[in-house]
Amino acid sequence: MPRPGPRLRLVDVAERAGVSLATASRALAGREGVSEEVADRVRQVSRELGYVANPYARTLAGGASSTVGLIVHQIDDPYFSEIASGVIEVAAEEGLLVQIAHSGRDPENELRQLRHLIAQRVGIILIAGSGYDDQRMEAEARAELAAFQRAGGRVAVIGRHALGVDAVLPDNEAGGRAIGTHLLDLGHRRIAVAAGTPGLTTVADRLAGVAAALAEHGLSLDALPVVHSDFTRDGGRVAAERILREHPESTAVIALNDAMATGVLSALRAHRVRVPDRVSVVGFDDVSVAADLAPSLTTVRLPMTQMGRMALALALQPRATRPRRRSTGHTLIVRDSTGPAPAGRP
Amino acid sequence: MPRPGPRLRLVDVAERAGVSLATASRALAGREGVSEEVADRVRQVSRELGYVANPYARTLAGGASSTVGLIVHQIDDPYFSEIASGVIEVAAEEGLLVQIAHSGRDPENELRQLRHLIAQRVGIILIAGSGYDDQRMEAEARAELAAFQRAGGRVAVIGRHALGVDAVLPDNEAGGRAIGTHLLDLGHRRIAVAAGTPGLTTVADRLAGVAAALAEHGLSLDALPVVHSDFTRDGGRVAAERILREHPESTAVIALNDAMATGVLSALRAHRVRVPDRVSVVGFDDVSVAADLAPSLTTVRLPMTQMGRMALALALQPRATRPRRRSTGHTLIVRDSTGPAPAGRP
DNA sequence: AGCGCTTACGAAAGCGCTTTCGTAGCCTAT
DNA sequence: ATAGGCTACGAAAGCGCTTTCGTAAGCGCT
Repeated sequence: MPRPGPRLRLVDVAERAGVSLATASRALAGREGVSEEVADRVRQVSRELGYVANPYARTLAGGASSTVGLIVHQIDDPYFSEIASGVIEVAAEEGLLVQIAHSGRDPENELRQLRHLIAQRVGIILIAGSGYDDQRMEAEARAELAAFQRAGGRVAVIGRHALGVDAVLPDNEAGGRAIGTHLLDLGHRRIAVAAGTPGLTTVADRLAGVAAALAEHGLSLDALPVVHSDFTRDGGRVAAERILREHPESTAVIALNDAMATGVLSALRAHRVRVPDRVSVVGFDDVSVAADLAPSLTTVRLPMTQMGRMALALALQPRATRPRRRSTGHTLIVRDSTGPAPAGRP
Repeated sequence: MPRPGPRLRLVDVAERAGVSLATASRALAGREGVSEEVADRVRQVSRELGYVANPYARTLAGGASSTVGLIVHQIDDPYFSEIASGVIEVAAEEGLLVQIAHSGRDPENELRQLRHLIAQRVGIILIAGSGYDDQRMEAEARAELAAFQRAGGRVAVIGRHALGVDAVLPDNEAGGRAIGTHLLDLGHRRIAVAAGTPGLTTVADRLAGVAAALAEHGLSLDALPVVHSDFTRDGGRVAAERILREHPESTAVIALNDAMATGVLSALRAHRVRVPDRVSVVGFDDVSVAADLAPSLTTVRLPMTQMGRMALALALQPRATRPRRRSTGHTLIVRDSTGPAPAGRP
């Protein structure tokens, strides 16, 4: 293996290959205007010497920035760390670097991070996580991204964002519908929803799916209590407490993600409410611990790692005339946290 | 492909402030040789215009690279995503960018990622996750890092690595001892260990702690069956299966991290072994789901997010003459997965 | 007044690369 | 033979910044 020398520059490679700097650059970039023979020689020398281009010089000189900026709500949320994992895998295959920024589920901060990434001249921007129901912010973000794309940058998002860019769309509505149908089939008629922050499109879409399932079964949506809280484990606890207090007749709780479902289970356990005998609980996402909760969680599986891969793959393709969309598919995973609605009255 | 757009440059700021490029640069970098008055004016103008320096130009010109390379085993492992979260927080405060690379728990690959980060000219390298018991790899890594530091780079690691750099040391041995003592105090005498890959220093250290606790109680270490497997949930399942088969008399299983503990609980549940009545289980790390497993997991808490913060903080300080070391502390968290040893044992 | 010393600033030299532009050298068409 | 068009390559101009070096101005000292 070649020793990656201390300060090997392209001139060194060029000199060794007996060509000019310009030719060496062209040869390594695989550009036109170099004979096959010379190009081969340059590549050969470059490999022997273990040359790696200085990305700062390369980018400054107007070449491609080979780094991918990834914005997530919070990296220690399993949903996002699995997505990140997929992105990192593809990036490694492509020789790209991944920079991760936190938005903390705050539209304002997300915009700030976005601007920061653009200012840092990354080549590709990936936004994971839900869109926001925030006109102003979305408009500003859209403007930034448009300018970024005009300058040659590539963008892809995961989730429904009104940003006019390529998108990987999690099967949120269909998944919500699958969950609703599952519970209805089990005989549940008193269903409460532990929903995340109202402003998130993910929350809205999943909720719409649940509502659609109820409507299909001729149930009134007024009978569907929706409790909004943080889209986290603690938010789930809070929501569950409120559901127990305000809607004690519920026989099932739909948490709109697994983090919340975890909190719901925790709260129910604290109140000695048996799951699923007394109350069924479902989540959404199928993060890896869902199978290990007590009881194991019925949920909708989204292919998070795959979603990360898809998003970067989209961004790596040349831009299309219209934004592309890729759906993810979903799978209902029935485990132990759901069961038939209890007979008679609780 | 992507080209930097029509962006604000430092000359623009300088012009607007009525000073030269050099002075503007010095003012913004907070260097000597600029009067307070002029410096203030430059900063003021810079802020007004929303100027953000081009990091590529800055780094190329010889300034420090403002990106942090973070090597983790796997980002979707909660242990690492919590560490990453801490690193990202501090980085955001300092205006740094974080690049994440996967090592996949493979020494060879870790070395490759390390070289890649160095070649990419990051300014700071953070290696999270266990060291390896691999002389050759450690020697090569140490050489690379030494050269990197000689060139002005900064390095810090989390965990015990024989790399001669600043380190954040998780309280692995003391934590192992705490766990061992806890079980011994509960009357357990037949304890089995579900350990991760033998080559990891983390595994060795935690195990040593457990062994020390046993020794303090006058127990022979021969009586401590150690089953090695992957340092993951699935590894935990495998290890538990083997323990049930080969050491059925065990009344407690120590998993050397929470991921394995999760697998152990899962396997025990599948075999209808009651926890903690028949077998107690403990983990290590206290990842956020530990409290939500069934039963909730007794474990040793390590301040992962804090560890990430500490590592970057160390790297941000100027290099000391000798590598610094920071211990993390630990807390035994007793939950429902441990209880008194069943009566009537040999 | 003359000398040195410090201070505050500007001019200009790179950092390592990509890209434009210019030019030999060769090939084909007249 | 000459003109015109390619092709393969080199020289050199930046990209936006930091830093070195030079200098004018201000200071205290003899």
